[in-house]
Amino acid sequence: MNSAHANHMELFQEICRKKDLRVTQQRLEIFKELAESKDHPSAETLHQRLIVRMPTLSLDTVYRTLTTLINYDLIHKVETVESQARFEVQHMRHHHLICRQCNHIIDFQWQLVDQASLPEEVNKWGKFEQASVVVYGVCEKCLQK
Amino acid sequence: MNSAHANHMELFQEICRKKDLRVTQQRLEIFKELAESKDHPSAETLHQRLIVRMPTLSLDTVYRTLTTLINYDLIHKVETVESQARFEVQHMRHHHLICRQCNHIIDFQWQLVDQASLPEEVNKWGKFEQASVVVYGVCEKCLQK
DNA sequence: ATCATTAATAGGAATAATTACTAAGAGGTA
DNA sequence: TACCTCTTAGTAATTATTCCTATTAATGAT
Repeated sequence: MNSAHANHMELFQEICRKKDLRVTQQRLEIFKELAESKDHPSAETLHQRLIVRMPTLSLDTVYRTLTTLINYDLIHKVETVESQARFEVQHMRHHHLICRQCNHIIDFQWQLVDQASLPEEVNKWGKFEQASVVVYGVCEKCLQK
Repeated sequence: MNSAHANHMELFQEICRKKDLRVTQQRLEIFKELAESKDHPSAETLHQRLIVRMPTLSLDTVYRTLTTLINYDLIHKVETVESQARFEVQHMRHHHLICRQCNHIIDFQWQLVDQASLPEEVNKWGKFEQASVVVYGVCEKCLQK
């Protein structure tokens, strides 16, 4: 783990303590695994990766922990059309490209959207978070099959 | 049903015939109900609305039909973070505002995004469809509770 | 460091959402 | 009209997620 990650983990522990969330091994490992994943894994995928180093970790704990972390705004659920939910630690503002064939999700930047203000009608709707763009398509790899 | 809807239904039948999809009562009713819904209903919600006029309609048929219509690009699944999938007939290019409290989804226009071209890196990724924006927040009604 | 308190976990059972199976029924075409 | 085949209804099965409960372990006080 490089120092950027190390800092990330220290910050995570600090935030947990501040919010009266116990710093458990499970939470640390689940957060760390997700933070280091670039593929927006599902709860099941995370569980499969973690069970190698934590053989007794239950799938329920993964789900429960992810829900907790979402409630404390430490991670995000990704908007998709799939049945299994996908998660991410948002290191930096970004949007998503999703392949309809292989379901891989990749990030991309789009400053035009990040810097633009939403249309006036949205202001009337209520209080909102930042807009995120989802683009579906077929990735180069799948096109070549 | 006004003439806009009537045309929509005629178009729907034409497309079905062209694609060798049998025009069944169930498909007609499911598509019509969805086309007239402005609330991006789930399969279950659609089923509940339809069962009033089609008492033997099964939930499975609703799911199966929605999947078929998606495959023929006649309807869309909406990107959300919910566990139940939501559907729509896209009458016109639009984006989504989703309330985290009541889960209501409403449409809004954002020409800036529709007219912008995606960043260069996306072109390298593969073939893509139009970008859709998802904005989460809390709607005025829920804020007042 | 040790203890007490209480939140968090593991494991299995339960629920929710969706899909599969199969006999019966209904479009489309000759 | 009659046939062929696709589609449907009803139910069973599967998948994804959450709940339940006894046990474990993190935290704060001693």
